[in-house]
Amino acid sequence: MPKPADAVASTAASRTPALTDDLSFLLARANAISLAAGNAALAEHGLKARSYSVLLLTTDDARPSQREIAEFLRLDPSQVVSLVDDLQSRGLVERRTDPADRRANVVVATDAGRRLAAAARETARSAEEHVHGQLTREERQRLTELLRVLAFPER
Amino acid sequence: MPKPADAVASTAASRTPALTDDLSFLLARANAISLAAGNAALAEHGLKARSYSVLLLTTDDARPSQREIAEFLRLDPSQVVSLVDDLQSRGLVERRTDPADRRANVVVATDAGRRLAAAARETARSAEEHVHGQLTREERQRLTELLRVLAFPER
DNA sequence: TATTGTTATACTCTATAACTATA
DNA sequence: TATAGTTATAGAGTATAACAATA
Repeated sequence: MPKPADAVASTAASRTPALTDDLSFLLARANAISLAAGNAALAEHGLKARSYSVLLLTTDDARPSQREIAEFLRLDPSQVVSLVDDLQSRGLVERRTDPADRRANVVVATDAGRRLAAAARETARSAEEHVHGQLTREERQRLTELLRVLAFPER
Repeated sequence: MPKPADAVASTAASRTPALTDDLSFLLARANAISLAAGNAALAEHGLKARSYSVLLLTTDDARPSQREIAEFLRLDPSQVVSLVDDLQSRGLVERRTDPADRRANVVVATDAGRRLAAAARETARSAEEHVHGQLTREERQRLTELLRVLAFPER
């Protein structure tokens, strides 16, 4: 007859590596929590994590094309089409054909887009503060550095 | 007239914190890469990250119910239904009504399920090795600890 | 020929509500 | 009344292929 205490001990100690030790699983679960919190917070601006990211990129001096946005966010170019469609219909961004390559659309934020991006960034920041608040500033910094290696691997 | 060199310098240095410094964004991008690699690797066993995670949990001594699986994987209970349906139809897991609470289904792996889980775990391990290979063993260990805090926050 | 953006389509995933059986 | 599992459904996200304009 199995003893409950032993069963618990074996699950806690002598087991083969479980999901709670699995980097990929922890990445998935942490991301799910972070994404849900971000989407909930950004909703007040009519944004989600995706559209927020696109909007933020369009406020950048780098002036990315749709293709560059797709690569950076790991989205299919066709998904960027509808994200930019939405932001453009709300007057937040504009498409400008790149004079240097007239196939490409450079996407730039309008003044209204920049204002919304700034407000949304504050919202996102305080939502992150809440989600990541269990970590010290140093731990967050370290985590950011480690994740950057995984997110942007050297070729 | 803007000088290109200055523009590049400003994007690299004096800019407001961009997405590459954003923990939530890095989490999302790293997870997307890890998930894509995991799904590709597990395909040879007819599994994806989701079904693999469910199968692995059913090999655990803890004998989780569908509701517990849903909570642990942050899935809706209805999603667990179809994941378990699939695994069960392939003879990899069984549903047993919990004698202590006859509403609940305890999901347990069959022998075939255990064998597949073991093989899939090896596949997953080597896929992870490839994805996370840019980090040293110590860095991976540190990253795992930090992510665990975000993935399982104290209440 | 190859690439950028676009459209269309199918598929998966996610979220929600309602139902049943048990508690 | 509340909970576990199930079913159904609608919406969001993902993946693919084909096309026009441009390189």
